[in-house]
Amino acid sequence: MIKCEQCIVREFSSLKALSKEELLKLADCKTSQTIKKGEIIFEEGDTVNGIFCVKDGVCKMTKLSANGKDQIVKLVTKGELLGQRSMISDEPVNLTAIALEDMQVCFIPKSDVMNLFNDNNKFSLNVMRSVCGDLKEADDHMVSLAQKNVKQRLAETLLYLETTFGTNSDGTLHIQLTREELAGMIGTATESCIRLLSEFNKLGFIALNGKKISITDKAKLKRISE
Amino acid sequence: MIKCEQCIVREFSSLKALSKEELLKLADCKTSQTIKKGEIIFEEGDTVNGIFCVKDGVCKMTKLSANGKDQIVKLVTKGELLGQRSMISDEPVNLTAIALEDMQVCFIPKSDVMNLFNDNNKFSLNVMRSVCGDLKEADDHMVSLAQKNVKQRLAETLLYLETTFGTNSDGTLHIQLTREELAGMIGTATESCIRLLSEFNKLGFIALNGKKISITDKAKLKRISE
DNA sequence: AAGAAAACATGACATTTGTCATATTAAACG
DNA sequence: CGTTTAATATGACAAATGTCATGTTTTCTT
Repeated sequence: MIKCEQCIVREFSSLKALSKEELLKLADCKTSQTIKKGEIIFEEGDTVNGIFCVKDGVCKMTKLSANGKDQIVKLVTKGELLGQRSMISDEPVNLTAIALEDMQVCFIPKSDVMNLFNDNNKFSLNVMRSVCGDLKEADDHMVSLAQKNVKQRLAETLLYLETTFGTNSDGTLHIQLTREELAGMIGTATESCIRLLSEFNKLGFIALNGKKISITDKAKLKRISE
Repeated sequence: MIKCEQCIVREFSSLKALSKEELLKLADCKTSQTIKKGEIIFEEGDTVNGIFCVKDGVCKMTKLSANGKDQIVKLVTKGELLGQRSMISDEPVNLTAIALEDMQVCFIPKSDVMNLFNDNNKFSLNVMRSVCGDLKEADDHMVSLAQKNVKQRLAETLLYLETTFGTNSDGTLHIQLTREELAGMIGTATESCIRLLSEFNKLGFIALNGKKISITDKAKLKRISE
């Protein structure tokens, strides 16, 4: 079991504020686990009692809507903490987390995180900042959902996926979503999403190769998204 | 100038964690101001350098979208703090705050709030909780915008306005929004909003009397909203 | 490798929603 | 108190989007 001290991703999360001693203590109380693609980390309504530190991989945070469709609220990738909101609010989680690829995560029990809150102001400020960042993103996403049409949102989302998760050596988006998941991100019907992807493909903005998508005209996509 | 100690609304915000001494100190550094209906408290992009404590009145938090329409992200009422996210993230505000009715607010400079963060763990936990609450609401709102149609969102919003801001003695909604603002909340065109209000009116779910709206069949509205 | 299941794709059509035009009504203001 | 302006309302139509049906391709399983 790797020590937290030596874990690289900690540098990218609120945990970077921890001292050597705090990291050593943390290493003792954390538990590591591997999560396979498609597996559920936690489900809406679960009581989690701690946070997950994502060491590797990406997961989707979804919420089931009244009409039975899963809305993807957010994607979480390595270096981020999972379940902060629920732990701080002392409530069950309001979102379901499902791995989009194989993941490595560490679980840190609530009591240990809360102790850090009390002892280390910089850490608690970091967590605050992280939640505030999520809130800002949520606001932006909200406006986009409310004011942009589906075509604009799809263009925006494709650009987001490229800049956030990067591309493979062949230029295709590194993160692989099904059309249904992509539709769940932009808030539309799967068929509409597929149709617009075909349209973008015909127009030369993107290239489709089976499930793989590559962006071939970023400028045009950006213009559409605005 | 009223002392913070005697201010009732403090009981409803994160400030309730403050001790008598802290409140006395706060009273010295805060400044009170009256804001008239329609006035701007701060605008997207402003550097605010502190938070506002809303003593009375309601304001809308809006964001200008690319198509020129104002999306109402949130309504803020007495007892809530304004500008927390921006202060914590150390960024310009991402939303514009405009008074929907005459307001009484107190401004607390950033440095004083940050001192409280360091000295009073309960206070900082309260602020964290408050931001987390905002985040949860934003998530819910997002799903609603993405998955519900305009009719459902209108029904939902009318119910929200009644439960959150209450009714006058004649049963009309206490908070008065223009049709344009209501449209800006649910993310639709003003005309669509007006049309659906007329429809709800004809169906007997609500009653329209000029600008005043009253809900006459809460159960049916609720059924529509789901 | 064969069969089953899931994902992708597309057509046809209905429904929802936005836009533009134009009244009508209510509010603001000198 | 009349006049101007903003807000509300409604019709007509176009555009966007959802739904259902159906076929094809890919992926998974054995």
